Amino acid sequence: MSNQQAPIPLVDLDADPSCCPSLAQRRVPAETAAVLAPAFKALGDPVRLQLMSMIASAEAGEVCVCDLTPAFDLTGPTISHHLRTLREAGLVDAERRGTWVYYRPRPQILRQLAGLLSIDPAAAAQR
Amino acid sequence: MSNQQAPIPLVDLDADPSCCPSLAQRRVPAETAAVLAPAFKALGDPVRLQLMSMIASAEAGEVCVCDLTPAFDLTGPTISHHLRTLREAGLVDAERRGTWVYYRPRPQILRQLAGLLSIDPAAAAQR
DNA sequence: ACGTTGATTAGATACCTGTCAACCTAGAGG
DNA sequence: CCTCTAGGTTGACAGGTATCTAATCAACGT
Repeated sequence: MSNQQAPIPLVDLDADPSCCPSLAQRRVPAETAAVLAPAFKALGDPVRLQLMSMIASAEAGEVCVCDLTPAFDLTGPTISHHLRTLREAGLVDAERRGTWVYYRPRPQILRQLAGLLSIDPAAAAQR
Repeated sequence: MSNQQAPIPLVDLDADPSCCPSLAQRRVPAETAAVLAPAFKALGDPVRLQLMSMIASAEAGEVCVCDLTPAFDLTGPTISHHLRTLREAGLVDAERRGTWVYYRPRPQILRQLAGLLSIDPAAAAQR
């Protein structure tokens, strides 16, 4: 997607599919933190959080940018910038089909992030 | 904690205890995004993600700052700054006891964030 | 009262980020 | 080939942030 020259430095999160003891189970190592923090960072903006939600909750499993842009009081380039941020964080995928560009969520990494945050009730109870 | 004058503008997340359809179930409203994005943002730094993990995974349910600081190659003030960010995002609580200051996680908001990210397997399957 | 140690605050600085206006690119359709 | 439209990229600018040093504050021992 976008320009074909530089292979955008995607966070490689598919490397570790099963994955992820919770944050609260053991201390997350620096390397893991370095990989996952950018994903949280990407969600750390209200606009991007909404964009992510709109993409993830799309009935069709994907959304046209043309449906995203008018939902905000922001210019096209700004939305484009936010979408790029989500892309580079590995949270979404984009595909051009004809005139339009469609965004799709990457459930795997969402699961990974959720797992990191999830607090095992049993483990929590025993304190 | 810290200075007693200004009640630090904490994100009020205790207002909504049950809470939170997933990101992917329905589009998260702007107000929700505005409230939760700062929490994700706070976790969007590798150092803070590790700090959060160290605090949340502490055996005793809390950690002394004196145990956190030496774990990083950063100065005391910098760690203090990151801890303040976590505090202001509502992710942790701090308490001074004698000479030392102890940080404790706020599981409620962690659960809230995890819930937002969690993808209902059933819902995901039906697409 | 004084000095020491742990932690936060203040100020400075270099870098990063959100936003927009202007421009560019890719397809679609003549 | 030309033009129109949907998106993306560039460059600029204001504001935010991560980090440091220096100063301050708080509690403990002497």
